[in-house]
Amino acid sequence: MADTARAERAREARELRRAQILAVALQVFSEKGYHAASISDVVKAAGVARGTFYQYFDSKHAIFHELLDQLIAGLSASIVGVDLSEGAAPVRQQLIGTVTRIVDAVDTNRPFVRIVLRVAVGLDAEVDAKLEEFYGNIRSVIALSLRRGQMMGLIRECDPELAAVCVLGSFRAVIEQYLGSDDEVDTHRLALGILEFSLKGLLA
Amino acid sequence: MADTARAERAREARELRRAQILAVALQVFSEKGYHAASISDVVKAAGVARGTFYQYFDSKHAIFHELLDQLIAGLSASIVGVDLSEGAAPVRQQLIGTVTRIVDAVDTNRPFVRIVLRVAVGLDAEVDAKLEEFYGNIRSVIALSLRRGQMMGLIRECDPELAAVCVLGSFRAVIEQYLGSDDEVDTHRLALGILEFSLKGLLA
Amino acid sequence: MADTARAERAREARELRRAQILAVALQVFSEKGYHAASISDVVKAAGVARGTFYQYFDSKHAIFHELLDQLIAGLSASIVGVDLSEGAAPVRQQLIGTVTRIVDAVDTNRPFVRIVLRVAVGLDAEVDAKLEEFYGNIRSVIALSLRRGQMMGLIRECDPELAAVCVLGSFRAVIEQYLGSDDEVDTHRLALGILEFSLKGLLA
Amino acid sequence: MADTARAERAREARELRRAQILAVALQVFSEKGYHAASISDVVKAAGVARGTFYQYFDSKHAIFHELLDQLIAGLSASIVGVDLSEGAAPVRQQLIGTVTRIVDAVDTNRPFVRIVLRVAVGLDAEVDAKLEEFYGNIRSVIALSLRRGQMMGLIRECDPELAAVCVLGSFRAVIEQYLGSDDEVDTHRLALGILEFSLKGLLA
DNA sequence: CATGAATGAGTTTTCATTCAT
DNA sequence: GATGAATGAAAACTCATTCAT
Repeated sequence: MADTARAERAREARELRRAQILAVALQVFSEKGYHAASISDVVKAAGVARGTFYQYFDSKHAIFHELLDQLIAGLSASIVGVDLSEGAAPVRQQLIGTVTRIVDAVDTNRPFVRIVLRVAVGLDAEVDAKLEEFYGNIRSVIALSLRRGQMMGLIRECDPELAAVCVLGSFRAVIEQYLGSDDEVDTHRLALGILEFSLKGLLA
Repeated sequence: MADTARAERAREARELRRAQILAVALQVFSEKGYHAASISDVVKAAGVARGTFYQYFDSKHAIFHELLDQLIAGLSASIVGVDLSEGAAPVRQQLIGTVTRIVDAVDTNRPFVRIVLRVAVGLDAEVDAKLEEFYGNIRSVIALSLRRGQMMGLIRECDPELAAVCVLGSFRAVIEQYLGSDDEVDTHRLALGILEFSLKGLLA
Repeated sequence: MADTARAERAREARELRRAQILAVALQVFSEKGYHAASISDVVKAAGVARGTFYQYFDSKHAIFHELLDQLIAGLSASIVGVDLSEGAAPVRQQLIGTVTRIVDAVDTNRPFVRIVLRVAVGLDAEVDAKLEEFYGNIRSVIALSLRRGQMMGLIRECDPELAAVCVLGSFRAVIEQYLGSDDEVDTHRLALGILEFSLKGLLA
Repeated sequence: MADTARAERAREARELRRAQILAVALQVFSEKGYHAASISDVVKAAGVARGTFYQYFDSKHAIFHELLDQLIAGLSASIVGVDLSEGAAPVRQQLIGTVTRIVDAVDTNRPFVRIVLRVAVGLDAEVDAKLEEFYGNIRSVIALSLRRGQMMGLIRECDPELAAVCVLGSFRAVIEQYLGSDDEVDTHRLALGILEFSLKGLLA
């Protein structure tokens, strides 16, 4: 029984260590980029030996992909389409909620933003594919919502795919512009601004 | 006189060689990305010796920056604000013209797209600064036009800076999505789509 | 008394564990070779922790040498010179017996063959020295027997040292060729063949 | 024209450098063995930079295999079967000639011996395959000669394959024993001794 | 001015060994 | 006595840059 308890403690310690190295690597990658960041940087920052790193991760490549997967999964979770069924909250309110939720999630995860929006761009084919899948999923959700909106007469006539690209593009741009740095921002104002732009356009 | 002529010819030959290496490097960087592209790749593709490369360019870093400057300068030229003076073409027509002009410029210059939108992202602080200046200028032009439009009652009440970010973001996204690959696209349809989205939004 | 008994049992358990690790290491070394075999392989195959391994053996080097010593000792025992005293069995019968005994010993101990004939070759000076001593002893026994045979007129005039090298060489070659793999072989036929070759040569 | 001459000189210089590195590597591998020898050892001994090594050879593995191939090819050339046609030299004289030729070739190429007989043994599957092919070819030549000899009544009844293994084995053993070190030896005496042993055996 | 062989600092990765629990 | 996570020295390999020809 003592053995079980000890093994359990050991397992937990391992997971903690692993999580710690992941967190440190996230910082290092987001600060220096993928290529400029060396495993030396990571282990120095984590205060572990080189070998320890390789006990937990197969390679520099591997830990980066694990980070990327984890980050993408985290964000994917907060992205949901609009609920148009009866009894659901008003559409506009839902949209404000979703946008605010995402902006806040991003706001509290700055290193994340840098990796997905800047560090991981154009790295290699596999990374590109992952990001493209991620963005593709989001575009699909948006396009689907737009198509439904069109059927209900809420959304004007237009190519939903192209519109989805535009919506996601403006969204990403705002996030990159305002949350890419370390400054404080009024996330609520941003969420509202993005939404108004996408819904009402700029004409008076 | 003969000497002057000969010197002149030599200077021209040098400039041609320089331009050729730049052109080759543009291709190589756009295909492989900055890090994966090696000087070996460039000199092999250009058919010159390694040493020759270094007679024309100080470093890999240097030629990339020169390319980036040149690309940014080329695009900056095609971006102009809206002319609101009397006698100018109707605003909507101007906008369609500008957007179409830019989309076409990008369309005929695919390697450019890849470098500015993908290869140069997150490379290092200096590159980031250049891109930020480039995008900043565009945003300023847009924001200024929007502010003028608001004064004339053409543009609705909103934060012009934030709106500029959105406009540029949707624009970039469309370009990246449709012009990032090597496929044929209907550039006119894209130009119209982007414009309608930014001006009228999505609501019916 | 109880303490003595318990200590005894502990000692036996230790020796068993030690022997088991040795046996596993024999397999691992014979399959992968010295360098390709890692301590990880050994402890995994033995089902013990890395630290346990180092409680029984000082180093990878040490366990390999211990194995080598043990293997060499085992084989050395089955090698005895010819008994030429009166009343001894006929020489030819003795030789057949010895050769068959060795070939059988090797046959039932394939991992041994691989280590002594392949894995331990050219590893380092110390290992080389041990093998050289082993082979040297065998050559001495052979040479001595040959010298005695020459005095009795049984063996033709020749350099006994050189002849001993030849005899051992053909012996090793046959073993390596036929027992190095995992195939079944007719050990008796081999023993006879080697013997005939050494004694009668190839001429008609 | 001057360019052609210069290019020619450059090519020759490259080949010389390549040959020099190969020669140095032969020494280093033969002295330290494959694993203990590092590329650092080779480049230090050759007086070139690490990168230079990799301009000429793809990897440590690659240069070793090139050496091995070259060594095996060199020796394979000096091994020919017995010519039994009318008018050919007497068989015994041919054999003495061949054996002496090989022993001399080995004698003047001591580092070669170490690599093929010791360093390359049990390294990895590919190396083993190469050596096995080499020895297999030699055994084939020997066995074929023996079979022909049996048909002519020169060689006694026996399994030619097994006999070939014995012949090659005694040969290798003598070479390893007497030529593996750096000592002077009487190569003629060795050649004769090996031959007598194989042909006449040891019985009086 | 062109050439391309040489350079070597810097990177990722491995694995025998130690030691706190 | 057993455990296995941590260690870090050492290895193979890359590639932007230099410089003698």
